[in-house]
Amino acid sequence: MTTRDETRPARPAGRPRSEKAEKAIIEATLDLISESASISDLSIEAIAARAGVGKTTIYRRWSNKEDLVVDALAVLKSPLPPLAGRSVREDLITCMEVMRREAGDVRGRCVMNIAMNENDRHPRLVERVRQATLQPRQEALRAMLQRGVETGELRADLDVAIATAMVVGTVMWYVKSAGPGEAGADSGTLAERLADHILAGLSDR
Amino acid sequence: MTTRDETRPARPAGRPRSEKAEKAIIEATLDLISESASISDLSIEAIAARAGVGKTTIYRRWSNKEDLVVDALAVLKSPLPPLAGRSVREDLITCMEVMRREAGDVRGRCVMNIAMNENDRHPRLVERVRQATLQPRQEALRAMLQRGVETGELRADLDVAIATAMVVGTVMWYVKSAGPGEAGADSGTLAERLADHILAGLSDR
DNA sequence: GCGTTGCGAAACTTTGTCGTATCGAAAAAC
DNA sequence: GTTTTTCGATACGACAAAGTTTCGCAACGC
Repeated sequence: MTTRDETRPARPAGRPRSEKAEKAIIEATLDLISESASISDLSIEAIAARAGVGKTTIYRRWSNKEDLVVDALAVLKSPLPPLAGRSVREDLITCMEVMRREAGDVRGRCVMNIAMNENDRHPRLVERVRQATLQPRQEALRAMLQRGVETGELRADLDVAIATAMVVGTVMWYVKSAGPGEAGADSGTLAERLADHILAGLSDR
Repeated sequence: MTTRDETRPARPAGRPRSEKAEKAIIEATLDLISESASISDLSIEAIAARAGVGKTTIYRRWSNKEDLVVDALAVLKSPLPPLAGRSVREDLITCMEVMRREAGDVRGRCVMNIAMNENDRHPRLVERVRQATLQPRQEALRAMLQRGVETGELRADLDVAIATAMVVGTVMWYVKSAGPGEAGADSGTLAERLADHILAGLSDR
């Protein structure tokens, strides 16, 4: 037993790994993912260059590209916003505002792109992203709509799956087609206007 | 002047190019595009192998990958269905049924994927796809909704851009999240149910 | 100071793709 | 039959990226 206390981390000998390098690698990875069309288009050398880091430093931490991407995307998990629960309309606007903001963000978009396009080539990666990020949100939205049906705010014969698709699909498509820039111009009221169109429908009744 | 009449096509001497090889190349390209996450992941050698064709035969016809992809995607242009124009609801169901079918098809999906993801890397290609395929449909839908506003079938204060996003986004997201298989099970009435939710909205009024 | 480990840079091998060239065989016109 | 062009197959050089290794230096515990 040495003089050193048995503090559990049992710090290994030698120079410790640079926390700064690790952050830089993750950041560079996220940057380059959002600039790439696919994981294959992402190169470790480009990540190393962007991060100002040697390739050795990357391979010492992650054994391959997919592991690195998984860890990088994990840091994007922004927490779900608390839903006030006062009314479906209010909660819906809250949700849609979050979606609008994330869909307009380069990094938020790349999560969706990966989830939608890389299923064949990187099923494990996509599954982890789906479970960590997409599924909780989808479930929260589903529960919110279900609650609305029970309180009578929403139609009793509502198809929740269709309603979910209406909410998510409308935001995604609007932001995509209008472009993040234009969507940002009137962004303050966009979620509200989208929500009202979805709630009220298109018909003149 | 020879005995041969001066029939204009002026058929060049030598063995004519195989029409069958050309078809096989296009088919193989479409197959592989829908299996790839990006154009970069598409390799000429894989296309040649899949088509049972030498690389020479490809390069003799197209000088690079992008030209080949443009020509391949061009054959996917299915004509817009005629809209009866009797009612907005009927025309909307017609449109959504086409979208549902195309979104459930592997090849139909890849047009959307390219249009959404390859903008940075292949702007000319994306622009051509957009103009040839996406824009006419978007415009037809927009005109249909506008007509509905004028006839009074739709709300006078309708935001046509939002309505368009609702229609397209809902179909895309529903098919994507339900999976083409499940969406195919109840496909007969899906477009109708989606259309009615969109027209009527979610609220209980 | 010494041993150990991480650091960035660079060289290296391997693999995959591009685009070109070459080959013998096949298909057409004449 | 001769000529011309295309066919599929294959080999080639150039290049980019993956992943490994080496190197000299830096940072830590002892």
